[in-house]
Amino acid sequence: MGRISLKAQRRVDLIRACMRTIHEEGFEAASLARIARRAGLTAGIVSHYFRDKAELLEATMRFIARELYDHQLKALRHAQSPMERVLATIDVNLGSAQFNAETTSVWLAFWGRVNHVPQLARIQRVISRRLMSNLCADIRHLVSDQCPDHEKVVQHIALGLSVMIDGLWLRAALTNGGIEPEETRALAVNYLKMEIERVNQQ
Amino acid sequence: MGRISLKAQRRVDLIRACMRTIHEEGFEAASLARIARRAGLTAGIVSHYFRDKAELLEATMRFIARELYDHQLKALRHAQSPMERVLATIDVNLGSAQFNAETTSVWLAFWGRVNHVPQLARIQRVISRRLMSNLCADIRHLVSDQCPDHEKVVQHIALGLSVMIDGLWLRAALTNGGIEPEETRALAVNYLKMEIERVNQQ
DNA sequence: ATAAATTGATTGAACGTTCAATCAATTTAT
DNA sequence: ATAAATTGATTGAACGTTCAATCAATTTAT
Repeated sequence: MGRISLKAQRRVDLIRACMRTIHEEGFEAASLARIARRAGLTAGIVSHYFRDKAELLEATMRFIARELYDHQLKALRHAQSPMERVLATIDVNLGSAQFNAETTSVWLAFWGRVNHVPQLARIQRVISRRLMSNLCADIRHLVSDQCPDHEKVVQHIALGLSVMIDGLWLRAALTNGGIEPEETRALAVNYLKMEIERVNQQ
Repeated sequence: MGRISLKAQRRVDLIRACMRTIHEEGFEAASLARIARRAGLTAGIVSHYFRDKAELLEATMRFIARELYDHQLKALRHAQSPMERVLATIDVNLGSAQFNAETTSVWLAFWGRVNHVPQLARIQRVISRRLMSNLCADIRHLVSDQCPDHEKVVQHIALGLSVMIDGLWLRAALTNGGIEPEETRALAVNYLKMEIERVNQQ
């Protein structure tokens, strides 16, 4: 117990080195030799911890997904109402987009590969679905029961908000996204409140 | 006059082959040999038409940018009012996203490289700025003169709409974007009208 | 009108480089 | 003494680039 195994530690070292390399030098430049060097190791050892390069890349994407999920769980713990929960979800997603340039640009690199690597597509689908169902669960309580097509409206708003989050995430990932950090959160929150108000006051 | 030169024709052949290769096999698999084979040529000839691979890739991105712009100009010619113009802009952007899977996935691949290739960043910035200023110009006429902070509001709506468009474009690019073609356009149009209504009826 | 010269397009082979993967040898920890 | 971790050398394939050679089409000179 206690200290985590060297094996687990090295895997994380390599995953983090992989992220840093992709972020700073681009996906094309992220060879095993370069990644290993960043972790203070040599290329040969990588195969001791990962079957092949594809597995390292997959583990890296999974690592980001888990990190995001952990932040999400932690943030939701303090939320008291459905609205607070949705706002926390927005903050977590856009917060990591803004404060962790590394996570964001690695994610962007992976987006470009999702269509060609089924393993990555699976991970992406899990994250996307999780966001959608989280948003739906909370927004359901924010839309008046009297609202016609209640469930449809809920899903429409959740989908719109997650599309908006993706768009903002993309802007954050592009060095020249042309958007300020404060604006980012405001756009998402504004969209949410506008939709909620509209459907409730009809 | 008349027939375009062989040189221009071959360049387009190679650009199109480049797009098809990236779309179908992924950016990583798009080697010069593979691209040339798709155009019915061999790898060697590429350097006869492009300085190097980077120039071919840049020309490909530029090609897409121009195509998008041409469609935009054509669509705007039939628009009669500011609202029609904005709707046409939405249609052009999301239309090509939906009906041309190739364009979309190539664009997605480039997004992942923009931060590491200044030449691509420039092209991306041009497109992004052009969309923003087009939207602003039309939305300016849709927001009431009485509205306080008129120009600020205009830019807020234009930014929100272009973020939404980016998000929708991304969904269209991902094979598993979880969004239907009809929904795509509806989300953008809905967002626009909702914002306009709100600021005008205050 | 004919022949010679020139151009442009294309191929296929060769080059040096980089890469992922493999593995025997060595070092380190237990 | 044993097992695990790590290195460093090696391999074979793939890559982008370069270039000599070929050849059809075009231009120029006679």
